[in-house]
Amino acid sequence: MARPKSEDKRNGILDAATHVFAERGLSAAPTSEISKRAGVAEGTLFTYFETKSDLINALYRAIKSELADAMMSGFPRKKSVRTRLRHVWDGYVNWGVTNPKQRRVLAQLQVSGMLSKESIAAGGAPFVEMQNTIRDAIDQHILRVDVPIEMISKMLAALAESAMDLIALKPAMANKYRNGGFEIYWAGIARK
Amino acid sequence: MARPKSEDKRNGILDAATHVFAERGLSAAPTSEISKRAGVAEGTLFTYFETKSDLINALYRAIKSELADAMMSGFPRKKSVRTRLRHVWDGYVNWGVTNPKQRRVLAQLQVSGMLSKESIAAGGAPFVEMQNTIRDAIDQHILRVDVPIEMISKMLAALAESAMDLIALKPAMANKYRNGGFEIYWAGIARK
DNA sequence: TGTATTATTGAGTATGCACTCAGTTATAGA
DNA sequence: TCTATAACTGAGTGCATACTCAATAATACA
Repeated sequence: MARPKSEDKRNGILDAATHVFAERGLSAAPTSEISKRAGVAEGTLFTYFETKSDLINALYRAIKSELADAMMSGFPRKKSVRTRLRHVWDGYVNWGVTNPKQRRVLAQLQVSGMLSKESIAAGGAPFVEMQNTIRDAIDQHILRVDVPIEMISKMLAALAESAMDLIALKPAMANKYRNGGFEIYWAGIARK
Repeated sequence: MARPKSEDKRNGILDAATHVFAERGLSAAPTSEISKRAGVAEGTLFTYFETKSDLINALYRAIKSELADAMMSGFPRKKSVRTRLRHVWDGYVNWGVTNPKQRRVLAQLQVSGMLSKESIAAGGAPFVEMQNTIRDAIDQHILRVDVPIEMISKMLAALAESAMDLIALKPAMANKYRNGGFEIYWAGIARK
């Protein structure tokens, strides 16, 4: 029996934070500017997020969850290992290309040392299908024998990131980079 | 005819900055703590670096130059493309493993948006041999035809970074990760 | 040895920012 | 419609910190 918080406002603050963080960096971004951009008073920001650190952790989870949606929606669970990895690859690269600010902020968050253990754990949770795919790849003897299994998902992320960097530089070459990048990845890990 | 600045002191400040930045992040690291750690007064820091931003840019160049030394010293200019790339790979990975703080700070610097264009250009300069090697690889038709050339060096860096991450997690597996990582890279880019 | 010059010091200053709070407004439920 | 509750506002507060400066110490050179 009182005034409720608004999900829209919360999202608006997270969205404003994304923009301001992307432009100015995490610690150089004042809460006053975030609230102004979100169209709310500075005090309001603190009814949705107790501290700036809380805001940062919430933003990390929100972006990670968006990214997981982009990578995992329509995941072809029944198709070949290669097809499944390609799906994840495309989802990741396309998300990064269409959401450069979120990608930038995510990169900052990951090296910031400001994330709680819980946030990091929560951020990784949605990617279980990926792990299953890798397990299948091993079971089916698809991978080269000298490839350490821990490298499979790390390498995909690393190569996808550099594909995104290049696409950001030359958008016209997007297809070439996206395809070429995956081919390098696949040739790198697959047998024969 | 006056008191000279001390190269040692300058290096000491850069070294202290590396440690404090690695522990607390770039903007959350007060100059007072950096100077204290370097064993000088806070004012002294500002005779060596006019602003904190200058310090940050100088540190970036110093770390990049160290890294270039590690990667390029003993570079086997006359050997095969594969051997040369392997040299660079090992230099990079070993530097990252033995200098985790510098690596961490470098990662922060690169996404911070606080670097001047000049610093970024200066940081990339020492890696020309790498570019020559890639040109040779193309001339000798060593690379797979569908590999965009801009990807060659980016991918090496990306894969090396993830190898370092994994080694940091399981140091006992260092050889496996370093070798396996390079094999993935080479299989990814090389013909046949 | 004397002196001009500049490094060095650390207390002080001005600024910026995370967070607060008293007053106000909107809303759910009676 | 009335009321209790909680969201909303923005000026204000206290603290952290980048940078300054007057006093002092060290050094190159004459």
